Amino acid sequence: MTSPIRPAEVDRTSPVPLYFQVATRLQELIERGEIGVGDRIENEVDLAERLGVSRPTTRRAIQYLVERGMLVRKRGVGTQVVHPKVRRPVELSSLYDDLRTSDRTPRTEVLKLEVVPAGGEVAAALEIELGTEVTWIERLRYAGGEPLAIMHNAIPMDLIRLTDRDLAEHGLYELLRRAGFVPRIATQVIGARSAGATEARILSEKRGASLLTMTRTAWDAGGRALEYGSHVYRASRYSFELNLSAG
Amino acid sequence: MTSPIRPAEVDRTSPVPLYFQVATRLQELIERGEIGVGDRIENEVDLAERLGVSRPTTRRAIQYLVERGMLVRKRGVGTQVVHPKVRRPVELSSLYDDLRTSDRTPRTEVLKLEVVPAGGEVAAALEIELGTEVTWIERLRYAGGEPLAIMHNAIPMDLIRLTDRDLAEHGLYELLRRAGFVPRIATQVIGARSAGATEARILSEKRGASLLTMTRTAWDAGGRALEYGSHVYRASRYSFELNLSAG
DNA sequence: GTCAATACTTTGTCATGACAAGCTGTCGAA
DNA sequence: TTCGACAGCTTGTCATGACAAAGTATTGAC
Repeated sequence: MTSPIRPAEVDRTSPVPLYFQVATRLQELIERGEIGVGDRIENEVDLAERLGVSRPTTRRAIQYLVERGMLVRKRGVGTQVVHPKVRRPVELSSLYDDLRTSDRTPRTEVLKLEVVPAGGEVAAALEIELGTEVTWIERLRYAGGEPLAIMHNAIPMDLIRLTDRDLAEHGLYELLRRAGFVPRIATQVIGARSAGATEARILSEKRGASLLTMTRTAWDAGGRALEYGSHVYRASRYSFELNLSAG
Repeated sequence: MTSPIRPAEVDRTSPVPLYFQVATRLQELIERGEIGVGDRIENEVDLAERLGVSRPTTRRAIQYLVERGMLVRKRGVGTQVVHPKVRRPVELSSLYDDLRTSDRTPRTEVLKLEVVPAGGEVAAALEIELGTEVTWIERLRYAGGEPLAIMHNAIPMDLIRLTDRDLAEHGLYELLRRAGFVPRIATQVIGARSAGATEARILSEKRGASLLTMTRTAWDAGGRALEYGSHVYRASRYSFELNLSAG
């Protein structure tokens, strides 16, 4: 019934925290199906004793997986494996990353890259003074040889110096991260509207076709605004997929 | 510099866990602006001593707020308040709840409520055999006197017995919860398309107008599929707002 | 046979103590 | 003046021990 972790699998000489070793091992067992959906895992106390670690440590390991949506605890009952289809919460990733991890060979064409004074919308989103100079980017994103999205971004001037080539070859988030600015939190709004004539032409759609719109502002851990984006996607070729979990 | 919690504010006779009392109080101070953005909060050890609780307890309180994106910890430095605009991760709530909490007095018209055999899409989403009977619901949701969305839902027959009146007066999630089925995880896909003639008429839109589409499957903690929904929203009146945070 | 009280299992909360690890500022040597 | 070593501060990890609370199974009375 149980496929327990063996005591030999925790290594006290490793710099990796014990709770994380236990959590990782548990996760493997679950993902590999050795502990099936709905199965109860060994209780905290026994597991701790058997592995020779303290209960808080096993508890923390389990907690880690609970937060990632793999396990569910019930007091008086035990800890169960939940449906494997549903894993982690929504991720903070860019379209480029999304496409790359899913095989659809992205290509980027930089339509515009310039420094302009921030307009009202951009200034409000990035929380800077109206007219402050920002880097303004317009890109056309292809996937599988077809145009997929028109992307507009504004980035505070002092963060990073971008070139056409960087942008053509890397995702914006990747570039930001590389420069030491790690997006941690973001708000985004997803809506829809009809394509205007220019948009339609660029995206190879008919005029009036439905477009998905997404605007996003991203901040780093310190609350510094990193990026404002306003993008439109061909609804015929793209949709947003979200995994939610409620505490 | 700090606006600390006073010891009198933790109540050991309360059934509310100490760590939660501390977390709630801290959250209040932050939301009220008494601890500003970027400020460091009192360190764990001092805070624990001053409040007369243990360090693990204060630690857990802080951890709680870190997970909700209000605080950021740095070893060797301290714990800082992050941008207050960005709050919790996406919530698992229904449109009805969303509207009600934001003043826009929802009204629901039940267009259809019947038991039908599950078609391919529904069966796949709910993970049941093709042809298994499910409760099928079609509703028209109004907000502020205007039609806003057409909602289709399929629910496994054995979960709950629904009436027109229930549905007109309560959100579906509310009804599910009341029957003891708590949605915990969900996957949803957001897209867009143009309105057909019938949809346009029902929603008071022109034919070809952009509609936001959202399909969702929700599961309870045990991995049991509770609901499949396929909804269309007037893009001119509605958009999805998400708050993301990355670990 | 049915139902309520009880015992048991399992997770939830909390305290105390200890040491490690990462960051920052200070102080001294070159 | 500059830079490295060091000390001190703060969070990170871990152990041990104890009791509470919730859910499940058993037992016993009727």
